[in-house]
Amino acid sequence: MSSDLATVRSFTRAFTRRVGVLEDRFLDRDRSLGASRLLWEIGHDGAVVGELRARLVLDSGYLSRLLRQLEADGLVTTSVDPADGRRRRVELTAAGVAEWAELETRSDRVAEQLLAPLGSRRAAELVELLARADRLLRAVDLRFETVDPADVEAVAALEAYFAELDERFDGGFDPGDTLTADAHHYRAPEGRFVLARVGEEVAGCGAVQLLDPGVAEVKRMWVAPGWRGHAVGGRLLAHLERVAVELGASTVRLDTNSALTEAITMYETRGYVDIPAYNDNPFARRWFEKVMAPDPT
Amino acid sequence: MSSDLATVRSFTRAFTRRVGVLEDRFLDRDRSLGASRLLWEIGHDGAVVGELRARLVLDSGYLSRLLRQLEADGLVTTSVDPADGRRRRVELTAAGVAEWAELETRSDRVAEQLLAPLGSRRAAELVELLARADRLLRAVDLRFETVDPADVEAVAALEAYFAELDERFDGGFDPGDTLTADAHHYRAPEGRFVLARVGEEVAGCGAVQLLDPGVAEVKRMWVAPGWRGHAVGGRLLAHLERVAVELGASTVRLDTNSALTEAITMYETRGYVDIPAYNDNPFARRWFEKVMAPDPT
DNA sequence: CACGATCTCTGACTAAGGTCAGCGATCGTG
DNA sequence: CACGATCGCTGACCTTAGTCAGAGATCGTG
Repeated sequence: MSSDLATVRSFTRAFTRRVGVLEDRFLDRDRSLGASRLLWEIGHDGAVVGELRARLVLDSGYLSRLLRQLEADGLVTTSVDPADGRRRRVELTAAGVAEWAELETRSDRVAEQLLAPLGSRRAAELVELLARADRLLRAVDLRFETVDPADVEAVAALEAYFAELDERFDGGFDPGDTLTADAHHYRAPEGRFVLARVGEEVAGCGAVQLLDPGVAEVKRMWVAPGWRGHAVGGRLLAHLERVAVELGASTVRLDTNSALTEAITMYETRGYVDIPAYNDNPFARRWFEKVMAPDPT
Repeated sequence: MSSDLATVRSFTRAFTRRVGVLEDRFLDRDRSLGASRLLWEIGHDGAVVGELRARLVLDSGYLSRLLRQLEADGLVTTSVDPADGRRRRVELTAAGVAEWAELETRSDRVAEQLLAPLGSRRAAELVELLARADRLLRAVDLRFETVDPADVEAVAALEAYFAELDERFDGGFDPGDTLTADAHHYRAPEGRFVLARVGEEVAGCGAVQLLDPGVAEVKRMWVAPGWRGHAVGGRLLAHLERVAVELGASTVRLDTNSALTEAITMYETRGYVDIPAYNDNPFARRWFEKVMAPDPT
């Protein structure tokens, strides 16, 4: 345990020192680091001042001064937000876009220089390690968002889910027109559709549908391949159960195909028990049920 | 390739942001961060001001002011270096030692808090990833140090080497009194003993011995188990070849047991060719030779 | 259209981090 | 023992990052 801490500390020191030196060398423009960060955050699409303040957690006066500085350097222009005269929009000028691109390539070069002294084989290994560590760290910030099942990202997630079922089921899986036909079940008031997100990325999805008063069904639960092994499934299921309870359910059911062995294991460890078929889903082989603890509220 | 850079950048952002927040929360004492870092660097053994300046890359005036601050807080005492009246030594007071320990536990807590939200299984995985990444990053700073073969660390390395041979050779390996008896071969003027270091850690060792004018032998080459797979062996061999050339050799020989397959592969890829036995080492099965390119100097 | 809330900006101020020139004591060497 | 080099210290100065209190314009609501 204490050697674990030593490992983390050793890595932190080695890594931040190296990255720190590189960043000082490469990101050092004529302006302050704060101004550069702000410029980067404004980005190609521009932004509203208040939004920037929230994202960067800056004092309103300080932010204003940084903007004046960027404006004086001809990198941004500000204008009153047409939708609300109190707000102001900031946009990059042509010079600002060029500077943004410069910061971008410099950030890339920092990463490049970190890998450079390792040689290609060891660099590739480090990248793999960091990719995995990155997911472990970022998965902590998993959050759930209720969206309409016809939402672009929801549809994309469902299509990925169906494609995977088709690949894994004996005899394949044909969704037919369920994608659009079932959508209304996953809308308020009788249901919900949830996206699991890490940052902007979609890490999974799932739906809840009220079958009878007090009985809800969890459906369409899927974790994106890259996010498996990061406890996303368990947290997603727990969230869907909370949604079910909010919809008034005290019992949650779900069905599954026997090909989805990891899913079955998860259901069992999370308190689901086998029950007889409660529907005639031709792809289902197992049916599960869990009685929820009464809502503490 | 560009996705490699994106991976590194994503990890850097996720990691430094998280560690940064934790460090702000935990390392924030009543004094400035710079003063805390200085206190930590002084350590239990104290230090000379000039050395601290070099280690922390601080301006002499700035460092002096930080020391005055620590002194005013009763954490350090300064005194003239008895060896050189221009220099000054800094030592921690009892209160300074206590504060140092406090910083140490706080650093541990930062590492702890980084792992905490992951849960034990994923935390263990992250630690393993970081341990490997740490070695990859730190191995870049591999350096070589010529030491006396009777040096404590040299002897420790040789004992580890012999123990490993004993384990790997059919019928074992008995060093007898070679450890002390052969030592003089690895001392100037006829030889050298080299330690490979990463930070303070010993990552390997090796020796060079002049057999005849123009012919040197590489012996006792060993890479510490934890540092295998980090290109230490190749760089160590290259260094020993440079040492051989410095000793006036144009041909480098070495012998090896057939049990050391990785070593044999390395010798072959680095230009060593099989030759007939040039000695009667009872443990040797293969003898190699490499003709060095003439020294460019 | 009055009024409180919201949004951005300006001015005044602070702490941390850091640079630079020069001073005085000490050291090593001729 | 004179002289230049070295070492640490002080004073003066600077930038960055950030806080806080209002001012002025605009918005939403009654």
